[in-house]
Amino acid sequence: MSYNFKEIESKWQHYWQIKNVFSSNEDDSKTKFYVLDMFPYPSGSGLHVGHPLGYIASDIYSRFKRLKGYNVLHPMGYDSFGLPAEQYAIQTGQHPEITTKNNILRYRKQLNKMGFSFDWKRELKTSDKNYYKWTQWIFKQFFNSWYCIKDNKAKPIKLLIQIFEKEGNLNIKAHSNKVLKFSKDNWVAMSKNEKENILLCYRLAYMDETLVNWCPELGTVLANDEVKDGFSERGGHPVIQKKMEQWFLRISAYSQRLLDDIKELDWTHSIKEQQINWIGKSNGALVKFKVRKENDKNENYIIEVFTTRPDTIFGVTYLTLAPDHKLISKITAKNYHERVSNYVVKTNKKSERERLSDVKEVTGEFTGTYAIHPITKKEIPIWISEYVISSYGTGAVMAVPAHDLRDFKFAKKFNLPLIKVISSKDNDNEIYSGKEGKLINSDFLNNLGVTEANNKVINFLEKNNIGLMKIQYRLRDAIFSRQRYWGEPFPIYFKLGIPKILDDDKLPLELPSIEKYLPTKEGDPPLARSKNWEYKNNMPFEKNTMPGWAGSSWYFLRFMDPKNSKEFVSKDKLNYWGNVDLYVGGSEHATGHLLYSRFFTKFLFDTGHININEPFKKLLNQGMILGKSNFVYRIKDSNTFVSYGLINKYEVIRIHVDINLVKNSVLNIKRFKEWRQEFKESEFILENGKYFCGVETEKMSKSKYNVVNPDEIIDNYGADTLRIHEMFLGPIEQYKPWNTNGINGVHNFLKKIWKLFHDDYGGLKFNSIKPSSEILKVLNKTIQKVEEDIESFSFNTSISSLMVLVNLLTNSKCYSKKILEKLVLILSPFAPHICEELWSKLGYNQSIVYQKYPSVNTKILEEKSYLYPVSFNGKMRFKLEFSLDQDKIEIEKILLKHDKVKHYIQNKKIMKIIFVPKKIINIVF
RNA sequence: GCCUAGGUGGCGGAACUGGUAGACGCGCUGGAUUCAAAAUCCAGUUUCCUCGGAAGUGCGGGUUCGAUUCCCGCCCUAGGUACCA
Repeated sequence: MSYNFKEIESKWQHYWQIKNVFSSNEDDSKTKFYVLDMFPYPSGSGLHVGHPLGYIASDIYSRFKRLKGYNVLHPMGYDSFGLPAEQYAIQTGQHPEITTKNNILRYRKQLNKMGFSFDWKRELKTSDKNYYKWTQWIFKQFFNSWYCIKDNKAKPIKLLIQIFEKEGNLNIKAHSNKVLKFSKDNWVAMSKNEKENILLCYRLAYMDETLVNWCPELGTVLANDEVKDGFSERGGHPVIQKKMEQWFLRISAYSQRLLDDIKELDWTHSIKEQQINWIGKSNGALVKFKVRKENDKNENYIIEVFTTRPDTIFGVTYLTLAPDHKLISKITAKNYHERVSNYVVKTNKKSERERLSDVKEVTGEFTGTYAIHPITKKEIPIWISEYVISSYGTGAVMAVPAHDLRDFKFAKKFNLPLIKVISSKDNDNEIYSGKEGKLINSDFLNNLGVTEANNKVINFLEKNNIGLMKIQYRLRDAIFSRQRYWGEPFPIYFKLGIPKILDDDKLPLELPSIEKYLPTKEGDPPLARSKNWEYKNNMPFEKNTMPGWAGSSWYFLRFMDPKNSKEFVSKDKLNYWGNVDLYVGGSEHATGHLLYSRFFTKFLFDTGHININEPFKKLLNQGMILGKSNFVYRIKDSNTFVSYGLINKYEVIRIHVDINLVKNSVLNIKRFKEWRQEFKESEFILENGKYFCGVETEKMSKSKYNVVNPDEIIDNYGADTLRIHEMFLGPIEQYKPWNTNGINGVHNFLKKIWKLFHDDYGGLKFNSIKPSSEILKVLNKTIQKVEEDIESFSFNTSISSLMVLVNLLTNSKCYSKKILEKLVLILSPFAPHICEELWSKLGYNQSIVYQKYPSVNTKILEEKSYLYPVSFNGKMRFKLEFSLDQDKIEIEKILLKHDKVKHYIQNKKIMKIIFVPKKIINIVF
């Protein structure tokens, strides 16, 4: 009887489902273990072979942990709000809900065919109103909170109001937008609206104006990478920088805590590093520069700069402001107005990304105005330049061309002076940005080192009220509004222009049905199309929706208690399951999802709703499986295609071609012509009668026609083979191109196991013959190695050690029941279907899922002797066996007499003999 | 530019804290079986040669009895980030 994987796999998938084998409940008698995959967006094209890589790893781990006696929580759900479904709705008019539902059904089917051990009773989707009710509820908590710097945590807004009533904001230390100081009396005298506006500056969810990439033609805001050279990537319509009122979450308040707690996480070094850079902490000082009064102006203007090198303050020779700095129009001298405003207009057209990425060209403009150096009182010119960004620091820098490369380039270009204030070893260089050396030309700082000078000058600045120490973060508050339909509506309505939050009993605020999914003619988001999108018939609801990461920033909590209608998660369940022990997903979410989830967790911790401070203890990043794309080359402005080897002779355009039309790089021309209408009449220039395609490795995607679907492989080889093949491809974290080259080998491995159990006629052949000591030794080694390797996520090596065992059993015709039982147990996390089947054939009627992982018999593994590699001058020549209790002197004696040793030494003198027990013998001559 | 990860046979990849380089699998070669093919099984497979060896883990140095592993300099690939003051 041969290995009929189709029958076996559907049999056990059905069994797991009807017996609810993977459903998990809180059980105090067992230790919990929470294994989570980053939940997918259910796209229209279904799963491709790259998706399951992480799911297979987490499934193996989950099944292994169950065998080790843990109570495993292993759920799956869908991040189902998002753009593709909305795009599809715009094109076809089909409601995104329907698209999403169909896609999810397909995903679920595909996931089940892989034999994953998900607890489907906990399945959730972010677009479900019973889920987004709680996303809205969490937003409400943000809205009703402020961040107290003194206690370093979020607190209820009610508390802030009490403080204002007592003492205004005179003593408050809080993360906020710019607010004027007011006293208790000021506060009491304010109107309701004025108060609300002030509170809005302190809330953790707040509204503010910001510049966005607005595309009038598309009626929508575009992300930075959707804009190319001032035009939209899709459609090529002009894009302008427009000020818009948007919701923000005050993640910047958490910068330091997000930074501090990274140390405790068991994440890869590179992901941690990415988050640290993203948060971007720098220590420095704020320094105030007075602007010199012009004859026609009487006002006192002060420019505040942020610097990380206050020690170089005597080297400042000019100031540079961002082109959108708010003082520019006020301070620019008359004769310079035209040039400056031209420059400002020019830079406004570019997106910030473009401004910063186009670094080759140094541009700038003099304002005609001078500032006064706060210490030397000398006059220094004020310039503007696009290399300064208004959203970082104060939007102004003090330029020290002698010790900063950017300032140096700028000064060179515009012939600005340079003052050297640090003497360095490389004294010849005009520019030195290092920190070694002594201060010169710096008055009271002379002869000090950089660090001392820094401390001293900050002291001086603070004493004289011209500056103060300051820690700056790069991390900016996160924009939380999207001008889209398919997302969570904000639980917000506006009363006289002031945002108000809905009461809990009004949640969820459901997404209304609309006719069309496009923005309105006036440029309002799609929700503006809904009639009666207002509260109590006269107060309009917020028309924006929340971004994709709103729902995904807390879903790991909901899985613990997915059906709860009273709370987003109950305290009991949270106490039991705690944080995610193992989180598996792609490293592309390093600074997005993973940072936002940490932020949400810390906030919910502050507000007392949860008792964990970090969401994901251990993070495993699976590498992407890349596709192999094929290309054809069309001669420009023609319908003729050139074979790959000849493309240098023509001017050609590269076009993706469906990989199903290509075999071994050779194009099937007939099928290609049928593929698309436009290619029907095409002609070909061939090589040796064949059309060769170009090949490149890139991300799998529908638009690249390089997607390989797992269904076909499961049909041909079965899910167990696919699971092992993907794991055997290499280390889980590595990026690798998809190939099926080795799949036969893996499939053979399973067939070999099947044959250990069955004879050619379908009879079972396991027996009770005592296995050899060698087999026992290898078996125990394998049990140990598989366990160690699963724990270190090195699945490829655990599989190869299983192969070694199976090869040995096959070659030595060992069919011992005791041995085979253990083999099936340790293999079952990898190939669960075949193992369930064999387990039942061994005579057990309980599922293998909750059996016990076999323990290692360490006695068997103990060695009495060791086969030493004997090397000469470090080069291994032959092997000799010695007992482990022979000492060095004894062994040396034997060696010196040995014929082979004499042969390699010949007549030379032995300098020494190195003997490392259980490792090596090295004879040096 | 900076940060991070990596570079080992024809290919995917092994090698624990410095100790037998190339486990395991693919592919390839030869053989068995077969009318034949598929499947299966057995043997071989880093390179070079004079069959005794010699070289060999991106390149060039160094430390060491011994380096894929540690140190210094460089090259290449992938990911991230970018006038961040």
